[in-house]
Amino acid sequence: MLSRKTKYGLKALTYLARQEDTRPVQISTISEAENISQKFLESILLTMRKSGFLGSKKGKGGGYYLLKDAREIKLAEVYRTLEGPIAMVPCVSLNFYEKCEDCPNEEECSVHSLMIRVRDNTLSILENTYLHDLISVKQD
Amino acid sequence: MLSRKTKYGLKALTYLARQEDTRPVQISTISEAENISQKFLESILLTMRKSGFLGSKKGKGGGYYLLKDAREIKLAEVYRTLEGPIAMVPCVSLNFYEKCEDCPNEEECSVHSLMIRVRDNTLSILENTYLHDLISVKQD
DNA sequence: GTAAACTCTACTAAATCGATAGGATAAACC
DNA sequence: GGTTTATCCTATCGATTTAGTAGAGTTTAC
Repeated sequence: MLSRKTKYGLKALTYLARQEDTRPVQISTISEAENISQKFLESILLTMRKSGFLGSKKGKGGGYYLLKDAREIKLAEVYRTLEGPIAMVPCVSLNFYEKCEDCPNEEECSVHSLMIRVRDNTLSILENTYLHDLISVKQD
Repeated sequence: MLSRKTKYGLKALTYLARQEDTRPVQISTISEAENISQKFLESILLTMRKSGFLGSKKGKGGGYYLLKDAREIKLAEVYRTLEGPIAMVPCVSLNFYEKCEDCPNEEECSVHSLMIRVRDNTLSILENTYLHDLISVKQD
């Protein structure tokens, strides 16, 4: 399951990527346009600012803006920042690896190899899709 | 994230599929072999019996056994029984569809089409992998 | 200096997860 | 027919996560 955090984060990023200029957009503007609780969105945008996806400006005329071109923002990176590991089990995670307590031997675990295949498939999408690809959805 | 329930369930099914004959195997045997809490495994096996994957026999010499050949048990079905929807968001789920409250229009949602692609990829694996494919893991 | 906006910490209600407890029921075997 | 063995079933529980909310602090524009 994708958390609302990630879903909202992606929607907010897409909203920003759709802007014609790079002027800061206020949280309230995004939250109203995308039907997201403003306070919750606040924390999500803050996370993405700290992770280097967004810049912010305080005070009047302030808000958030993309720091990079939407063609350079890889969804795999956004996903890992907001959601965490892409793998469904920690023992097949590339970036968040953890050994399973119940498996004496990963090579012999039947679930392990299956989850590697699922991970690789998901990864191939998220590593090759960029924020820009989400902007124009209609022609999908 | 894959729940332990599903992980344990898959391991237990694999264990049963590896048996030479179809004689019932006790919960305790499986739980010890696979390092799974016996009581927890009990409820998982019960779920799978009710879903038609397993048969059971009470009393001495009792236990659980596969009702079908491991070549006929599709992992997608097991997954849906134990874990629930394969899709990461309910609005792209084939078997557990639900509309998002925040989206006025699914067609315009940037996350929607992405999640359809992820779902289709995962689905292609789970619909084409059978329990039997998990038995021999080494030669993967 | 005042209003507008992000920043930060802390808290919370509800749901889910991963079990555990304990008795009920059914089958086998002597 | 009673004892043992094993599944069946309901109920409960502690920990964690999720999806927020509250409210004060800080920075900037005007």
